[in-house]
Amino acid sequence: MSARAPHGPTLTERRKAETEWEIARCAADLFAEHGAAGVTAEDIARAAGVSLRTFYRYFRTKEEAVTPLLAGGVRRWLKDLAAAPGELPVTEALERAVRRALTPEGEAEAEALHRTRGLLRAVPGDPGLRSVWHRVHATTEESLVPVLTALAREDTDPLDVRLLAAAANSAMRISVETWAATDDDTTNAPAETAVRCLRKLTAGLNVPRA
Amino acid sequence: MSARAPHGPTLTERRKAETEWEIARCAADLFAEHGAAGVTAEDIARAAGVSLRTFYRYFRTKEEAVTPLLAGGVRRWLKDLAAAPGELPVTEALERAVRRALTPEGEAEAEALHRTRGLLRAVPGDPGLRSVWHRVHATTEESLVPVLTALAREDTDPLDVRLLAAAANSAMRISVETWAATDDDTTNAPAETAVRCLRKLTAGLNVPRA
DNA sequence: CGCCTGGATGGCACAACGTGCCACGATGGC
DNA sequence: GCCATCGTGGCACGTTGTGCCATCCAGGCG
Repeated sequence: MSARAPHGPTLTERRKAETEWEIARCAADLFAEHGAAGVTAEDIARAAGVSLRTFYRYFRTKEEAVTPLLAGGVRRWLKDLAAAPGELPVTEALERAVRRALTPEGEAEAEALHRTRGLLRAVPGDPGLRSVWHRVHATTEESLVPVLTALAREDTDPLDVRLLAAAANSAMRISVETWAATDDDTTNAPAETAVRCLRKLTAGLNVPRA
Repeated sequence: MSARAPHGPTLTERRKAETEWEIARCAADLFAEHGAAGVTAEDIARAAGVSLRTFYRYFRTKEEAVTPLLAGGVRRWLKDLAAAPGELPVTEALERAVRRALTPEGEAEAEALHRTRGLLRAVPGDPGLRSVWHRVHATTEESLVPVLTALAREDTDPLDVRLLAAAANSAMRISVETWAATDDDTTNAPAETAVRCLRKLTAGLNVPRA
């Protein structure tokens, strides 16, 4: 389990990450095609080349199998936000992080974004998928709170921080949803829309500099 | 199925509503005590005096059994909002509706509110309950959109309406959550907090009069 | 009053979900 | 090469949720 500096993660760890990603990929494709209700956990497991038992070791429910897809951008978002320079106003830091999180860099991320879009289009009609989608956003909002608290001035009202987290989360969610609903394949990632939504929702909040 | 004016709903219909409420009541109590994972659907059915099969005719999942509790206030909220006089600014109508929805009138509602609070205290630690809680809010936000659209001026940007719905929903959710988390039993319903949150989140939105 | 239709309920069987348990095999340190 | 560790697969089991059919009761009609 030792993390050796030169080689990075262990072979086993790399395999685990690989397997997790493979399951998520298969699940997303199957869900997008047949809906979550039309796919059994065993279908996903078979498609990913693992046993049913192993599938449930990676994910607690079959719907949860797609969270790596949905939460991929979120991870980057939080990481960027946490690394924001302290002298930046919180809202400014949020805007930049949002912009970066929604702009795919590299081939893998662009493909992930494309796959996620296909999945999102199946969400509105599928109760199971809606549940995951909302759960991802709920956990995102919770993760946002400590990060924003660290970024804000110490005497900021905790309630204001929660509201800010909710505002940022809603801006992200709504802009991504509208983006996924459009048929226009040439549309850029919904970064600009998200920033506009964010500004409108945070206009009344006073969360001063770090 | 005929709805006779004098007697109101049919005997059968009244019984159905009664049964549904009874199941919800039992489910809420059991969940609050043992957590959703520690209660089987059969437990709820037995406590409510119905068969397992009947239980699943009323609710699609065992967690969903508590939605009548959680969505009770929401129904009033939407009804009040839809009945708002047209000359009122949308934000003002929202504030009044929020205030009224969070102020219990009558014994039954006060008791429902109390029971809901007990349930909400079990939510943070229980994945299943969190899922219902978020689902209720998601559907609330969706129901909010057409109502707000009707209230707003016709040329209002649909995106602004969605943001307003999200803002109102978040204000409601966060204030209720903080209220449920406090130990102070003398605290009034979180109406004032909700109105303050609402004002802060909607300050940047321009959704003009009806 | 007796018949009869519709709808709510209960019982049963069944596919799928999700978990505990144990055995096997590969990784990685000694 | 030995061994502890951990990921994996297989099996059994309780629970979830649904389809199907029999039963019972409310309420309309002759």
